[in-house]
Amino acid sequence: MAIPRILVVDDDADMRQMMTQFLRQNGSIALPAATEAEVRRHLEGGRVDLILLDVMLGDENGLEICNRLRKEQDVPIIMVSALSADHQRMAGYEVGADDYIAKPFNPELLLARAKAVLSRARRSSSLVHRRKTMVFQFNGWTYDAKRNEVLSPSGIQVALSRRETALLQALLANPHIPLTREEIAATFDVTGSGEPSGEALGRSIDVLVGRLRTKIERNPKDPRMLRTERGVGYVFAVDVTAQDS
Amino acid sequence: MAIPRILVVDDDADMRQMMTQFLRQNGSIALPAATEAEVRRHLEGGRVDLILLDVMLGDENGLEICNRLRKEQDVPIIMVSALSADHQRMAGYEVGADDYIAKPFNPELLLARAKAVLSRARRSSSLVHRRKTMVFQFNGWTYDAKRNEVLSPSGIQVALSRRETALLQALLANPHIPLTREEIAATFDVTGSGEPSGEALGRSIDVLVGRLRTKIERNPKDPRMLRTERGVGYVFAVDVTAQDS
DNA sequence: AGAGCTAAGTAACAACCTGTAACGCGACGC
DNA sequence: GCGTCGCGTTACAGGTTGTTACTTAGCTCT
Repeated sequence: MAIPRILVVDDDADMRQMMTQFLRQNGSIALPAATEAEVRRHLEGGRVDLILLDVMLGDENGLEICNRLRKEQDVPIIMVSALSADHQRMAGYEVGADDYIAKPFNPELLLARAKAVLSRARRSSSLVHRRKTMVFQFNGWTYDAKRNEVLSPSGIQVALSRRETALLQALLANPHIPLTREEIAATFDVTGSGEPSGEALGRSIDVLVGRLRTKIERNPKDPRMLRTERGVGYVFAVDVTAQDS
Repeated sequence: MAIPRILVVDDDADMRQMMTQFLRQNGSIALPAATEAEVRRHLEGGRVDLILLDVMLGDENGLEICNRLRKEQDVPIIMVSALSADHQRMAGYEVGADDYIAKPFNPELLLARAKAVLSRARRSSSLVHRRKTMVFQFNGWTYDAKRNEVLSPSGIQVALSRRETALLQALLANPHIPLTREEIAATFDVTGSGEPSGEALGRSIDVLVGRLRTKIERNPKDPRMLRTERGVGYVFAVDVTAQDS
């Protein structure tokens, strides 16, 4: 993870300002937000490594937002609140928060906790977020992660090989985010001895992308979903919705 | 994860007693320990899902222990301490703790934090622990996870296929713990369309085990490391040491 | 706008991996 | 001791995957 991108969610403009400024001074990219809609826009629009979420957000409820986000994505969330009673903290953990900090807080402590959560997240899943939900919809297609099935818009079942499945998963987990060939290869975490590396790695991924395109693109010559980012890698350039079970 | 196994590390017998009792009443397996040596014995001897680690342990230092453990394994650790000042808490996060709780603490809060940490751990790596370190030694053999190489005791290099590598990783991560065929298959997380299931799954793993045995057992007919647990699955019946880089 | 260069698409090929089935052996229970 | 069930082993075939070579497309510089 290069520079952590942190979403600061608070309805109080002063507090937002203070926190974003502090985080930026400490080498993070801080993205301010005040509503759930804004949060979702950031999540769709690009990588987010950590969310600092205030509990009381005007007419919205931070706990409920946390609960909803947790069901959809695996982004680390730290709850921030003026409510420091034990049962309040427990409510935070209950909805799946990774940590809970009481206001007013020591900025250094916030930084330490954020680092702890970030390093834990990195430990588990490299730098790409893995959606934990099971069914993905994109452009009329359906990918059922549990049954490892892809259904075309017309309902035809398409079989994918292991490698193709891994590639599709990496892409679905990071829509609209260009991934380098190295990043894609890093998600193929069950590697074997005959693993390509260096120059050969790129070519093998190129071929893999081509094969996947022939299977899930209507017109492989003019790919709509699996777009190539020249000099960078590949992007999944389509919105993806994910559902449970 | 069926029932969480929690290691309670405190040099004060009363405190240990209280915590283990409380955890057991709440459906955990609580394992008491007072020294680093005892902790390591538990870690070698079986699965441990969470460590509650006191900061002041007589003549040992909980922070240093945490720091050392972190470099070797990926077990979640919650620091427990009477020192609640901010800089003390930060020291806890600094050494890689997942959370920090000040004594005296509300038992319910402890439970809530433990659950949070446990669920996060489960999210990332199913039910088997993945060592994050890179070189494994067992019975004279060496497995270099980074280079995906196995070296025999006599220094001969053995090539493993993807599937064999995945199997070996699952086994190395859980020495002395019998794994069912389903558990082993669950670690093969990059699956494809032609994935075996049900009856066929078992047979394919049997064959895989056999193949791995011919590669890393001196006498495949009388396996010393990759033992079969009749009616259950397979065990890696040899001590494994893991080192960084 | 065109030439040149670099990056990516495509097709073919061969090696390898991997699941399946069949058969035989050994362990456990009665 | 015998039957049965689980496991070991082998062989085989199909699929997958990396590699190479060649072609096509995109960017840059003049």
